[in-house]
Amino acid sequence: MKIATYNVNSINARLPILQRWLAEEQPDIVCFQELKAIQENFPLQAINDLGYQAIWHGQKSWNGVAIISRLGEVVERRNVLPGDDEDAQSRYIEAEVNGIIIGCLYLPNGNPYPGEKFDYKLRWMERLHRHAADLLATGKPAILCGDYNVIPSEIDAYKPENWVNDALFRPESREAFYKLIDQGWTDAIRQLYPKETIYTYWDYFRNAYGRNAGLRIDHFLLSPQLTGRLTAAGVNRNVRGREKSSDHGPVWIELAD
DNA sequence: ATGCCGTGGAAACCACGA
Repeated sequence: MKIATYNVNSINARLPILQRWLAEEQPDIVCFQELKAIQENFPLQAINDLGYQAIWHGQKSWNGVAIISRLGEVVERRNVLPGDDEDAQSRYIEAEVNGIIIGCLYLPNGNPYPGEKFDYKLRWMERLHRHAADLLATGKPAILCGDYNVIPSEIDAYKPENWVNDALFRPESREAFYKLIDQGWTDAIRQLYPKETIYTYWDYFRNAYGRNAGLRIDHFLLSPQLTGRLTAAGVNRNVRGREKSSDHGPVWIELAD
């Protein structure tokens, strides 16, 4: 089973890229972030035509998340992260597919640091931590994947010294990420490639992709039941190099049945 | 080192992203 996550930076602006990539890679399940579309503007027909069912939670202008599948039914479990009734930003959607719980998340960027947005990021991560514990407690295999907006370690940034006061690399953000790892989740890419330089995002500016000046900020966290089933993982970095690409590339994993 | 680009939405610029 192949599962992917892709921050598309507008699902409608990305539709041609998306159709080509889905046809090439044929992932079974995909989590999308940054739909940048209201609920009514999700391109359901185009997704269905490619053989996928979909659930999504749109929002005007920003954010927005979706899960699509060409396997079993996508049963939505929730479309908000618990813990703050005041939070109107569409950044989390969760489904059960083929007996696996899949949480698709778009974690707040948090810049500038310090400030309200950074505080919101940390509160969001605390909520994620609590919810992640609840998922582990279900005893079901679970995946938490998406755009974490966290650079976990120095090897995940092309020039880590440039990011020391950035919300993506602040110690508070990294510690919150490692708190999830300590809970029992496994960073799939690092399980298979502990020391390699692997990026998932390249800035639109300064020929960042051409210089491979990237970041690793899109992650797959696997519950303990799934770590033994992980057979492969990677980034479709060539997709980032195409015309009209997102600034992120698709990240994928393979699980043994 | 830097929103230098890309997108949406409202208004011919601004917010936002990382």
